[in-house]
Amino acid sequence: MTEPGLPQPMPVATLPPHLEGLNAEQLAAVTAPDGPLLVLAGAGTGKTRVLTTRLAHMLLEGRARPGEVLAVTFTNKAAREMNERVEQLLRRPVQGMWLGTFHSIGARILRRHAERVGLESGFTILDTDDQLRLLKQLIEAADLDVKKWPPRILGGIIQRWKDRGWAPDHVPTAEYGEFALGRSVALYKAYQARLRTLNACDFGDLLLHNLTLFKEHADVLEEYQRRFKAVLVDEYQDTNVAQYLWLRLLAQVRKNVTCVGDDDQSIYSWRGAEVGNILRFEQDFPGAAVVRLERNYRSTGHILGCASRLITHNESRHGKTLWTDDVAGEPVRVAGLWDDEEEARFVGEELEALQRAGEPLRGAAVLVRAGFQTRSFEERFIAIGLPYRVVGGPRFYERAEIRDAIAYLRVIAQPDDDLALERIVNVPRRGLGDSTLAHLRAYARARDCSLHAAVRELVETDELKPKPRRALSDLVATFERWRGLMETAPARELCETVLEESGYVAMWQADKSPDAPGRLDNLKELVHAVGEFESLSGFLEHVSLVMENVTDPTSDMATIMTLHGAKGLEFDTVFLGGWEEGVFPNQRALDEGGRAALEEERRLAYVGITRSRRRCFVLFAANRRLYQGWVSSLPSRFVDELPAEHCEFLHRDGFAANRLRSPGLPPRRDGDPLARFNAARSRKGPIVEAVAEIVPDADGGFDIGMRIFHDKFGYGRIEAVDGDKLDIAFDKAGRKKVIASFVQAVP
DNA sequence: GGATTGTGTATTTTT
DNA sequence: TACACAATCC
Repeated sequence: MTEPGLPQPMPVATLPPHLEGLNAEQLAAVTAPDGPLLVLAGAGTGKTRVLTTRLAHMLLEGRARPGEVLAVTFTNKAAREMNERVEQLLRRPVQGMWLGTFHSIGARILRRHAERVGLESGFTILDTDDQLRLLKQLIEAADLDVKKWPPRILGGIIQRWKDRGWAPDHVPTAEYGEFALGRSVALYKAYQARLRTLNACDFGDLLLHNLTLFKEHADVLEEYQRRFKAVLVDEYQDTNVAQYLWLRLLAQVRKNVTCVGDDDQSIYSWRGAEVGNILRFEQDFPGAAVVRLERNYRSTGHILGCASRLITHNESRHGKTLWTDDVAGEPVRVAGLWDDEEEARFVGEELEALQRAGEPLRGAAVLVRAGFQTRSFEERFIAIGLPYRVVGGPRFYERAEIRDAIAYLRVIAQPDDDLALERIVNVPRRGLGDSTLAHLRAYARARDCSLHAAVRELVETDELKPKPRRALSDLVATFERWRGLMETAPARELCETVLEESGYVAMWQADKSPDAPGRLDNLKELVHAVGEFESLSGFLEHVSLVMENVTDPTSDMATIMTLHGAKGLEFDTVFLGGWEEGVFPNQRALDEGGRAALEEERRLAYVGITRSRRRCFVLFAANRRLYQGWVSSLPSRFVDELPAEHCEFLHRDGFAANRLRSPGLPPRRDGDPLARFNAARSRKGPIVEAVAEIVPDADGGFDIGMRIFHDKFGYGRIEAVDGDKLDIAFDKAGRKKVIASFVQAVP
């Protein structure tokens, strides 16, 4: 057996096909004997490959059968990929592995033993939206002002508690906090009780109930401890306490656990992830083997140089030194732009240049810190007709029409799903408004039964007015009929029928708003998606656990996404936008988390740079449009932390000079942003050089800085010229783009 | 009960 | 700016 750290090169001839092409460290990790193993794998070092190959290797050696393997990932995509690669390595389909996300496996286990924690096996998995509506009801029921104590905040608090593995009774008094004057735990308790009567779970519960299950039912725990001969964990640095406890319970008997991760890529502490888990692995599993993967196969030398240097500014890390044999390649290009519009224009031009050079757009990505930054890029790309996709934007299953349709299906599958029923009871309109609903709720609460049960009873009485009573009894009867259909008709057919007969499709057909056709398309797509599943419940499980968009990989588009979304991906060319203090590192994160948060932001920057294979751009803008008004900012401290020898600092001729001299640009809060901007950079010299002269237009037309008059907007000053379009800061009307022929020069 | 207008507030990051 | 929610009116 190969010793970690002292790998013996195997004679090539004896190497089985699935181990071919691995380097010594990778091979050591893959072939390490049973027992605790930590693989510290830097970005681009073949982490996923090692994990999947080790799994395949174990199966091939007969150390575990598929049904005895537990392999957990964070994303559905990673799980899918892992499954595919294992099958590729084994050259056959593999069935029965417990391979999936923490949540999906948690759900799978919970469904088998639901009654042990006070649920029924058919429990519903609530999404965030349902959760918030429920919390809102509870906050109101507690006579608290929803404005003052927003459900969102409470949801966040509860989620963090669950991430730490705390059921309501286990929340330490010190953690009660200020929310609702310290009543947050009472609300948490009420929330859990309500979930139980609804036979529902939220995301956090999937693991929390597992923990309760394992702690209170030793026989169940033992069953799984015996079953799982091998436990493998991807992205271990992102595990939270609940996940960590869960894993430890499952692995503590056999101790055959492989964790793969990179402490430098831990970027989810805000979601409860504990870098400590990975830093502590060797204490948790004494005698653990540790393998470091430091050879990077992804990026060129300059890119790796930048990333490596940047991350050395962090103090709490295992410490790895990535290296590569690759060429130095192109230096990382760092560009300072005037504003976010200019930033987007810059990226647009670079992308067009790539296109002209014959490179596919799908190899390029714009990575940003926060969602709002995608806007200017989208606007620009639309303007120049550049195909792009935004990953992580509004998701398919979160669209209102899809959620409505799914609510119908949920009520069919689970009549007591009150949240689903409430959602669609009056969609389309059936004359069942607030007052009827209030009546129903009161009745259900008094009887401690579900809304559905309340409806069934109430329609038999004359407590309701004839109209709503009629509507309700019709609705109940219709659902009853659909439920009968569930037994006989295929899921797809049922879905179609429901959408038709409920009048839901008709509702959108009658809608004349511009987005109605799109919504109808989405509904068709939903019907199609349902068709992929055997049963309705199978589909619903998928919907609650797999909330992701599937993107068509064949179309050639540039990608825009957040840095978080980009983890685990790679692109030939990467644009990192918005490297400004406040944006990145994010001010709010800094305020909340202090130095630890700064380090996390820096890891995020590291993740960003290491996504790129060959080309990387770092961009920052002096001014940024933020909901109302402009904010000017300084270049991110991360820019200063990039090593000059691996970077090229750019400015483009013309733009800097023009902008600097043009007065009255976005409102200045304190002095000239560009001056501050450069002053802050004085150590390395200005990125955006000040040039004294304004270069007049050759044709004697409109110049930057010129005063003009516009019939509608009044007086203003030209900020930029783009062909016949002028970018003008009007004295009264703000900044606008107008066609040159509509303005006249003022002497 | 439903539609319309007005007001307030929000922008991290997501399984 | 843009959306969600509430108050108000029909």
